[in-house]
Amino acid sequence: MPLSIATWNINSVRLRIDLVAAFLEAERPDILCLQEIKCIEANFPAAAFRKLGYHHQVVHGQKGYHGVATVSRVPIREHVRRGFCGKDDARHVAVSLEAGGLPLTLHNFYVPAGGDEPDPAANEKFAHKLAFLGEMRDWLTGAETLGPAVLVGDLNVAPLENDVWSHKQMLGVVSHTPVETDLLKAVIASGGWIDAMRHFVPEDRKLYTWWSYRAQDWQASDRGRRLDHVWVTPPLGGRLLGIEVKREARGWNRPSDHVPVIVRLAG
DNA sequence: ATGGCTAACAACGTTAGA
Repeated sequence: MPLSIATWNINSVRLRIDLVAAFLEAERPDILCLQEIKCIEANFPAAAFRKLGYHHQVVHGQKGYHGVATVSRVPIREHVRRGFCGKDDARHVAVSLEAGGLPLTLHNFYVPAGGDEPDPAANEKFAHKLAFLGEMRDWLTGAETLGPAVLVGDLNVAPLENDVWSHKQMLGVVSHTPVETDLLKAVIASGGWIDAMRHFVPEDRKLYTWWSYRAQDWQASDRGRRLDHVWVTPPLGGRLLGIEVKREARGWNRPSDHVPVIVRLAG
């Protein structure tokens, strides 16, 4: 049995629970990793997920902003909510589970956006983002230590030239500056991760998961960025079956500015 | 590169997203 894992920055899970339900009913992923749930655990719509068959849930939330949650139809054996940069601002949860004879650890991340000014001396949000990525690089080391693992989430960095609509024009814009893209590549190298999305979509093809709310017509201008990612460690590389970017979700009524990404693994 | 939208909240402006 293949295993499917979806990731989606939902930009308020309470506001968009009906969109999430429609997505889950249509796609039935085994596991869904959400970012920017924007609520504390007590306000997470747990019953709505249970009703859809997602009985196993780990929420790492806080009031108002950020927050991640992993919900699963497959039992969760263990979980970890890790704080980064000496603060608990609800940006990570990991679960371990076994699905179809396939044991794995699944990390769900929400990396700081980093503000507007790409200068760590002038902008503490950007400094925080760089420190967070550095801590990821130093923590997620070595495929041997990571074992069979999947890392998903809104990493808020578009690392490759064709992960943005214009490489040249985005070089100075937070999410595509060289210091960020170099750091994200260092996180990948340190863990020995495989970029599952680019495993299936060649690097010379544009690939986006986010389109700004500010565009008058997101589809016509198509100035997107690939901010959401799916990585796997080498033990799972041979099991990769495919990736789907649900671009149509950006056109739904009152959408998130991010769309879901689904990865399928052979069980 | 601008643009100027979207959401939460001890809320009707401020902070945050990216």
